[in-house]
Amino acid sequence: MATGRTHRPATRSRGIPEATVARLPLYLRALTGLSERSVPTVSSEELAAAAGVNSAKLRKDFSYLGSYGTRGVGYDVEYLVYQISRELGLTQDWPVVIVGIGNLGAALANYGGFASRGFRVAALIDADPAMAGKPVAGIPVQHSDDLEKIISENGVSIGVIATPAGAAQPVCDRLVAAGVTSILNFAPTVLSVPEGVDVRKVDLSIELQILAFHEQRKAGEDAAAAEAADVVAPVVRGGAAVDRKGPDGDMPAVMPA
Amino acid sequence: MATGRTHRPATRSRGIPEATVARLPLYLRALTGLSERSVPTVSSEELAAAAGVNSAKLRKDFSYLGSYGTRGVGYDVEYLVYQISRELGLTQDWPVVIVGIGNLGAALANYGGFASRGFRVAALIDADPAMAGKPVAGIPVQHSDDLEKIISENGVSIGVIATPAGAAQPVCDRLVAAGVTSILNFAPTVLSVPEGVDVRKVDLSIELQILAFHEQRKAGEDAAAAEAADVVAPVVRGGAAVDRKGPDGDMPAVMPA
DNA sequence: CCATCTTTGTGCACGCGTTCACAAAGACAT
DNA sequence: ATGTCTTTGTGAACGCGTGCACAAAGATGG
Repeated sequence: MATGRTHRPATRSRGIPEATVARLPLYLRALTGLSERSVPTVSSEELAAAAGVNSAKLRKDFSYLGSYGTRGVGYDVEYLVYQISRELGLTQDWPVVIVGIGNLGAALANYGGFASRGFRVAALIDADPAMAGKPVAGIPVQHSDDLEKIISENGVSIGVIATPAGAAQPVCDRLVAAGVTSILNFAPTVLSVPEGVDVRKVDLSIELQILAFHEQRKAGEDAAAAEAADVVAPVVRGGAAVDRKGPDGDMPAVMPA
Repeated sequence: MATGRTHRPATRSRGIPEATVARLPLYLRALTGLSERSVPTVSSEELAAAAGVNSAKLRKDFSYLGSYGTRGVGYDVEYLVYQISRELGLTQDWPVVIVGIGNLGAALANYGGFASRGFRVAALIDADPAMAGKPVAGIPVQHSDDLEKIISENGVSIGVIATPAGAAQPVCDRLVAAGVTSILNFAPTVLSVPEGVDVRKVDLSIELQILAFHEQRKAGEDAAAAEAADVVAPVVRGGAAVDRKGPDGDMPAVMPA
């Protein structure tokens, strides 16, 4: 994951564990799919498989929200969609600003996943005067001079930072000072924020490095194994993927997004 | 943190805890910054501040790699950069393919962070014949018919999926069958892969939903607090950020860059 | 060579998160 | 009504990750 994680240390908000909160969107997505196919109810086992998690974990997660299931039957899909949406705060409108309209910022502005769940791109902001007025994804880019005004006029509380690393902290400071209390940071920098402000980071480079670590580890093991079996058979790299195995085998390396 | 994390459950690879592996890139980035400023040594306290973590945690993390510090002095910056790079497998070249050259895929191709650390974009692949041959970020897009050939000819073991959700699983299957064993997935889907293949996911929508949850919670608390203090003072939204304080309450998450 | 001071490396305790396993609850058929 | 069968909800045990606090190690100065 994208780095996901990193933020509120261990403060369990309103009794719901942070780990559970992080999985709710996953369940919601799976449920939405079922809803579109008009499936009326679903068991914890089925839903868990669709979300790529353990069924016991799913049941415990839901138990934090309340008892929304019916024993012997399962969960009502529509009802659960509503409950989770409400719990996540998706029943209300969240205006979002994106700061830094470069390659990534523009891609984010165009990303459909934003609008799909109550998030509305209220404004695009960039420091380059040449960008001002130019429409990206149908929204005119505004100059960062007006950042404070844009935030307050639109009642924005969530900001997305897609600037170069050097500009991220200053931008973050201005966002926070203007009233933003949640930040999604794509810049490869550690942001410093006052208490009460949530920051989540997404760092492609870090994700790749983590993959590289495991990749190297696998290669090392392969080499060792190959060396041992060298006399017998040549090294086989990239064997075909046959035994498609559930995301949960023991542990799933699966992921949603 | 985007999403960061979610993947290998609890398998500690080669004795190094997964949580530690996830922080190594953070340390590496901080150290690179120090290196560029020609700082010779750094204490765990300083480096921890720069990486936004607890100093005890940092020391414990490094202890898994070996004893690379000098008591009374700290850590040698250059030496540590090398050790971490080696541990992460960044001393070798990692050819990467990006599948799905839409808005996001193109942004990723243009992203400088890729090349910066041993990752090389070996090829861009898209299913749209109209894209074939068109250069993106200086690299000609190739058609997905040639996916298997491209993977094997370039010895690619890491793939990035930036396709629409519906295409992700089929693409994933082909990548894995062709020899890819690590996947970074940007598509909003749970991928099913055979054992031995690592998948990390980055999902903007999920990150935003998690932020929305906390945002809603904060709003609720504010409302309650405001209600209580209502007679005394009006609600103040977005007070200025004065006491720059680490996100951790206890320890400062400071940052350079 | 000894004393002092700084900083690492780690033993230990604590808490969150995961998983198992089962009792309770309800649906459904007879 | 009663019994059976399915599936939830959760008590309890376990393991990983975190942070404290300190002893050991080494540098530095006299």
